[in-house]
Amino acid sequence: MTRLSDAERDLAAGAVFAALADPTRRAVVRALVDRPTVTASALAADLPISRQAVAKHLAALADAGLVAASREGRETRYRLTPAPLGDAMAWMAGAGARWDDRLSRLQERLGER
Amino acid sequence: MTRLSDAERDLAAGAVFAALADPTRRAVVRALVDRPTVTASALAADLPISRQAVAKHLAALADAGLVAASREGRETRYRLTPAPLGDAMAWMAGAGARWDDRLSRLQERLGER
DNA sequence: AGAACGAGCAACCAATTAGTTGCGCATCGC
DNA sequence: GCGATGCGCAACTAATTGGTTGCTCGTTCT
Repeated sequence: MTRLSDAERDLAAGAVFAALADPTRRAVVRALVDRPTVTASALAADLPISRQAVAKHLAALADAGLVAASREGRETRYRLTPAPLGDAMAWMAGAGARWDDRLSRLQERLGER
Repeated sequence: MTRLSDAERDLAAGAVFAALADPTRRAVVRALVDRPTVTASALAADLPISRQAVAKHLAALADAGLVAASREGRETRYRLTPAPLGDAMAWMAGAGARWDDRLSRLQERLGER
Protein backbone atom coordinates (compact mmCIF):
# COMPACT_ATOMS: atom_id res chain seq x y z
CA MET A 1 0.00 0.00 0.00
CA THR A 2 2.41 2.64 -1.20
CA ARG A 3 1.26 6.18 -0.47
CA LEU A 4 1.74 8.32 -3.57
CA SER A 5 1.63 12.11 -3.77
CA ASP A 6 -0.10 13.73 -6.74
CA ALA A 7 3.23 14.50 -8.37
CA GLU A 8 4.45 10.96 -7.81
CA ARG A 9 1.26 9.55 -9.21
CA ASP A 10 1.55 11.77 -12.27
CA LEU A 11 5.10 10.60 -12.74
CA ALA A 12 4.17 6.94 -12.39
CA ALA A 13 1.26 7.37 -14.79
CA GLY A 14 3.52 9.17 -17.22
CA ALA A 15 5.99 6.31 -17.15
CA VAL A 16 3.19 3.86 -17.91
CA PHE A 17 1.87 6.00 -20.76
CA ALA A 18 5.34 6.35 -22.24
CA ALA A 19 5.89 2.61 -21.96
CA LEU A 20 2.59 1.75 -23.64
CA ALA A 21 2.93 4.42 -26.33
CA ASP A 22 5.04 2.10 -28.46
CA PRO A 23 3.14 -0.49 -30.53
CA THR A 24 5.89 -3.10 -30.17
CA ARG A 25 5.80 -2.66 -26.42
CA ARG A 26 2.04 -3.11 -26.43
CA ALA A 27 2.50 -6.28 -28.47
CA VAL A 28 4.99 -7.49 -25.86
CA VAL A 29 2.49 -6.82 -23.10
CA ARG A 30 -0.26 -8.60 -25.01
CA ALA A 31 2.02 -11.59 -25.56
CA LEU A 32 2.78 -11.53 -21.87
CA VAL A 33 -0.92 -11.62 -20.99
CA ASP A 34 -1.60 -15.19 -22.13
CA ARG A 35 1.91 -16.56 -21.82
CA PRO A 36 2.54 -16.34 -18.06
CA THR A 37 6.25 -15.77 -18.52
CA VAL A 38 8.55 -15.20 -21.46
CA THR A 39 12.17 -14.70 -22.44
CA ALA A 40 13.51 -12.00 -24.73
CA SER A 41 14.70 -14.50 -27.32
CA ALA A 42 11.41 -16.38 -27.45
CA LEU A 43 9.59 -13.11 -27.88
CA ALA A 44 11.97 -11.95 -30.59
CA ALA A 45 11.17 -15.11 -32.56
CA ASP A 46 7.56 -13.94 -32.90
CA LEU A 47 8.36 -10.31 -33.60
CA PRO A 48 9.99 -8.78 -36.69
CA ILE A 49 12.82 -7.26 -34.67
CA SER A 50 16.08 -8.41 -33.11
CA ARG A 51 16.47 -9.91 -29.66
CA GLN A 52 18.33 -6.84 -28.43
CA ALA A 53 15.51 -4.58 -29.55
CA VAL A 54 13.08 -6.73 -27.58
CA ALA A 55 15.40 -6.62 -24.60
CA LYS A 56 15.38 -2.83 -24.74
CA HIS A 57 11.61 -2.79 -24.84
CA LEU A 58 11.47 -5.15 -21.88
CA ALA A 59 13.86 -2.85 -20.05
CA ALA A 60 11.60 0.10 -20.82
CA LEU A 61 8.60 -1.81 -19.51
CA ALA A 62 10.58 -2.76 -16.43
CA ASP A 63 11.45 0.91 -15.89
CA ALA A 64 7.76 1.69 -15.85
CA GLY A 65 7.27 -1.16 -13.38
CA LEU A 66 5.01 -3.09 -15.75
CA VAL A 67 7.32 -6.07 -15.99
CA ALA A 68 9.73 -7.82 -13.66
CA ALA A 69 12.75 -9.86 -14.64
CA SER A 70 14.08 -12.91 -12.85
CA ARG A 71 17.11 -14.80 -13.98
CA GLU A 72 16.92 -18.57 -14.05
CA GLY A 73 20.10 -20.24 -15.09
CA ARG A 74 21.18 -18.82 -18.40
CA GLU A 75 17.83 -17.32 -19.30
CA THR A 76 15.93 -14.41 -17.79
CA ARG A 77 12.19 -14.70 -17.64
CA TYR A 78 9.91 -11.70 -17.66
CA ARG A 79 6.49 -11.60 -16.07
CA LEU A 80 3.80 -8.93 -16.04
CA THR A 81 3.48 -6.78 -12.93
CA PRO A 82 0.42 -4.73 -13.75
CA ALA A 83 0.35 -2.71 -10.52
CA PRO A 84 1.33 0.60 -12.18
CA LEU A 85 -1.66 0.30 -14.48
CA GLY A 86 -3.66 1.36 -11.45
CA ASP A 87 -1.85 4.69 -11.29
CA ALA A 88 -2.42 5.30 -14.97
CA MET A 89 -6.09 4.43 -14.73
CA ALA A 90 -6.49 6.61 -11.66
CA TRP A 91 -4.92 9.50 -13.55
CA MET A 92 -7.33 9.07 -16.44
CA ALA A 93 -10.26 8.70 -14.09
CA GLY A 94 -9.25 12.05 -12.60
CA ALA A 95 -9.07 13.62 -16.04
CA GLY A 96 -12.47 12.24 -16.90
CA ALA A 97 -14.04 13.12 -13.59
CA ARG A 98 -16.14 15.94 -14.99
CA TRP A 99 -17.81 13.64 -17.45
CA ASP A 100 -19.69 11.46 -15.06
CA ASP A 101 -21.85 9.78 -17.68
CA ARG A 102 -18.79 8.70 -19.58
CA LEU A 103 -17.12 7.53 -16.40
CA SER A 104 -19.98 5.22 -15.60
CA ARG A 105 -19.69 3.77 -19.08
CA LEU A 106 -16.06 3.02 -18.28
CA GLN A 107 -17.04 1.19 -15.15
CA GLU A 108 -19.53 -0.80 -17.17
CA ARG A 109 -16.84 -1.71 -19.65
CA LEU A 110 -14.57 -2.82 -16.83
CA GLY A 111 -17.39 -4.90 -15.45
CA GLU A 112 -17.59 -6.84 -18.68
CA ARG A 113 -14.40 -8.81 -18.06
CA MET B 1 -21.63 3.57 -29.88
CA THR B 2 -18.78 3.06 -32.30
CA ARG B 3 -17.89 -0.57 -32.86
CA LEU B 4 -14.11 -0.95 -32.71
CA SER B 5 -12.10 -3.96 -33.82
CA ASP B 6 -9.26 -5.13 -31.62
CA ALA B 7 -6.69 -3.58 -33.92
CA GLU B 8 -8.59 -0.30 -34.01
CA ARG B 9 -8.90 -0.27 -30.28
CA ASP B 10 -5.20 -0.91 -29.88
CA LEU B 11 -4.48 1.93 -32.27
CA ALA B 12 -6.80 4.31 -30.45
CA ALA B 13 -5.33 3.33 -27.10
CA GLY B 14 -1.84 3.78 -28.48
CA ALA B 15 -2.69 7.28 -29.63
CA VAL B 16 -3.96 8.12 -26.15
CA PHE B 17 -0.88 6.67 -24.49
CA ALA B 18 1.41 8.59 -26.82
CA ALA B 19 -0.51 11.79 -26.18
CA LEU B 20 -0.39 11.40 -22.41
CA ALA B 21 3.24 10.30 -22.36
CA ASP B 22 4.41 13.92 -22.40
CA PRO B 23 4.38 15.76 -19.05
CA THR B 24 3.50 19.09 -20.66
CA ARG B 25 0.58 17.45 -22.42
CA ARG B 26 -0.60 15.97 -19.13
CA ALA B 27 -0.36 19.44 -17.58
CA VAL B 28 -2.49 20.78 -20.43
CA VAL B 29 -5.10 18.11 -19.81
CA ARG B 30 -5.09 18.82 -16.08
CA ALA B 31 -5.52 22.53 -16.76
CA LEU B 32 -8.37 21.64 -19.06
CA VAL B 33 -10.08 19.62 -16.36
CA ASP B 34 -11.05 22.52 -14.11
CA ARG B 35 -11.09 25.26 -16.73
CA PRO B 36 -13.94 24.15 -19.00
CA THR B 37 -12.31 25.66 -22.08
CA VAL B 38 -9.01 27.28 -22.89
CA THR B 39 -7.00 28.98 -25.62
CA ALA B 40 -3.43 28.20 -26.60
CA SER B 41 -2.20 31.66 -25.62
CA ALA B 42 -3.86 31.64 -22.21
CA LEU B 43 -2.36 28.23 -21.57
CA ALA B 44 1.07 29.35 -22.71
CA ALA B 45 0.95 32.16 -20.14
CA ASP B 46 0.91 29.58 -17.35
CA LEU B 47 3.48 27.25 -18.89
CA PRO B 48 7.19 27.83 -19.37
CA ILE B 49 7.00 27.31 -23.13
CA SER B 50 5.96 29.31 -26.16
CA ARG B 51 2.45 29.59 -27.55
CA GLN B 52 3.42 27.60 -30.63
CA ALA B 53 4.74 24.78 -28.51
CA VAL B 54 1.44 24.69 -26.67
CA ALA B 55 -0.41 24.76 -29.97
CA LYS B 56 1.57 21.72 -31.11
CA HIS B 57 0.72 19.88 -27.92
CA LEU B 58 -2.94 20.74 -28.37
CA ALA B 59 -2.73 19.46 -31.92
CA ALA B 60 -1.22 16.22 -30.64
CA LEU B 61 -4.02 15.87 -28.10
CA ALA B 62 -6.55 16.60 -30.83
CA ASP B 63 -4.95 13.88 -32.98
CA ALA B 64 -5.58 11.43 -30.17
CA GLY B 65 -9.14 12.70 -29.97
CA LEU B 66 -8.72 13.91 -26.41
CA VAL B 67 -9.38 17.53 -27.24
CA ALA B 68 -11.57 19.38 -29.74
CA ALA B 69 -10.97 22.84 -31.17
CA SER B 70 -13.63 25.38 -32.07
CA ARG B 71 -12.82 28.77 -33.49
CA GLU B 72 -14.66 31.76 -32.06
CA GLY B 73 -13.78 35.03 -33.70
CA ARG B 74 -10.06 35.47 -33.52
CA GLU B 75 -9.45 32.89 -30.85
CA THR B 76 -9.76 29.11 -30.92
CA ARG B 77 -11.02 27.46 -27.78
CA TYR B 78 -10.12 23.90 -26.86
CA ARG B 79 -12.27 21.62 -24.75
CA LEU B 80 -11.67 18.15 -23.37
CA THR B 81 -13.27 15.24 -25.20
CA PRO B 82 -12.36 12.31 -22.96
CA ALA B 83 -14.07 9.62 -25.02
CA PRO B 84 -10.81 7.97 -26.15
CA LEU B 85 -9.81 7.48 -22.53
CA GLY B 86 -12.32 4.66 -22.59
CA ASP B 87 -10.35 2.81 -25.23
CA ALA B 88 -7.14 3.26 -23.29
CA MET B 89 -8.71 2.05 -20.07
CA ALA B 90 -10.29 -0.90 -21.83
CA TRP B 91 -6.88 -1.82 -23.22
CA MET B 92 -5.32 -1.72 -19.78
CA ALA B 93 -8.19 -3.65 -18.28
CA GLY B 94 -7.52 -6.33 -20.87
CA ALA B 95 -3.85 -6.40 -20.00
CA GLY B 96 -4.66 -6.73 -16.32
CA ALA B 97 -7.38 -9.29 -16.82
CA ARG B 98 -5.37 -12.14 -15.36
CA TRP B 99 -4.90 -10.29 -12.12
CA ASP B 100 -8.46 -10.32 -10.94
CA ASP B 101 -7.74 -9.07 -7.43
CA ARG B 102 -5.99 -6.04 -8.82
CA LEU B 103 -8.75 -5.44 -11.32
CA SER B 104 -11.31 -5.26 -8.59
CA ARG B 105 -9.15 -2.75 -6.78
CA LEU B 106 -9.19 -0.65 -9.93
CA GLN B 107 -12.94 -0.77 -10.05
CA GLU B 108 -13.03 0.31 -6.44
CA ARG B 109 -10.79 3.22 -7.21
CA LEU B 110 -13.04 4.24 -10.07
CA GLY B 111 -15.99 4.01 -7.76
CA GLU B 112 -14.41 6.56 -5.44
CA ARG B 113 -15.05 9.52 -7.72
C1' DA C 1 -8.29 53.48 -40.61
C1' DG C 2 -4.83 51.73 -37.92
C1' DA C 3 -2.72 49.52 -33.89
C1' DA C 4 -2.75 45.35 -31.34
C1' DC C 5 -3.92 40.81 -30.35
C1' DG C 6 -4.55 35.68 -31.40
C1' DA C 7 -3.54 31.95 -34.54
C1' DG C 8 -1.43 29.44 -38.16
C1' DC C 9 2.30 28.21 -41.05
C1' DA C 10 7.31 26.96 -42.04
C1' DA C 11 12.09 26.26 -41.21
C1' DC C 12 15.28 24.99 -38.27
C1' DC C 13 17.79 22.79 -33.93
C1' DA C 14 18.84 19.54 -30.19
C1' DA C 15 17.67 15.56 -27.85
C1' DT C 16 15.52 11.23 -27.63
C1' DT C 17 14.46 6.81 -29.41
C1' DA C 18 13.76 2.49 -31.99
C1' DG C 19 16.45 -0.10 -34.36
C1' DT C 20 20.82 -2.29 -35.93
C1' DT C 21 25.52 -4.94 -35.60
C1' DG C 22 29.35 -6.77 -33.15
C1' DC C 23 31.45 -8.68 -29.25
C1' DG C 24 32.26 -10.98 -24.74
C1' DC C 25 30.60 -13.75 -20.94
C1' DA C 26 28.13 -17.28 -18.52
C1' DT C 27 25.51 -21.57 -18.60
C1' DC C 28 23.77 -25.83 -20.37
C1' DG C 29 24.01 -30.38 -23.02
C1' DC C 30 26.83 -33.86 -24.90
C1' DG D 1 36.13 -30.02 -22.15
C1' DC D 2 33.69 -27.89 -25.85
C1' DG D 3 30.28 -26.21 -28.81
C1' DA D 4 25.87 -24.08 -28.71
C1' DT D 5 22.58 -21.16 -26.51
C1' DG D 6 20.99 -17.00 -24.13
C1' DC D 7 22.14 -12.38 -22.28
C1' DG D 8 24.20 -8.08 -21.66
C1' DC D 9 26.88 -4.13 -23.14
C1' DA D 10 28.54 -0.73 -26.40
C1' DA D 11 28.68 1.97 -30.59
C1' DC D 12 26.40 3.64 -34.31
C1' DT D 13 22.41 5.22 -37.45
C1' DA D 14 17.95 7.08 -38.90
C1' DA D 15 13.74 8.92 -37.63
C1' DT D 16 10.86 11.22 -34.42
C1' DT D 17 9.95 14.85 -31.29
C1' DG D 18 9.74 18.93 -28.29
C1' DG D 19 11.22 23.20 -28.66
C1' DT D 20 12.50 27.61 -30.88
C1' DT D 21 12.11 31.98 -34.06
C1' DG D 22 10.18 34.62 -37.88
C1' DC D 23 6.55 35.84 -40.77
C1' DT D 24 1.74 36.42 -42.38
C1' DC D 25 -3.15 36.66 -41.94
C1' DG D 26 -7.60 37.56 -39.83
C1' DT D 27 -10.16 39.90 -36.03
C1' DT D 28 -11.12 43.19 -32.54
C1' DC D 29 -10.92 47.78 -30.37
C1' DT D 30 -10.67 52.75 -30.37
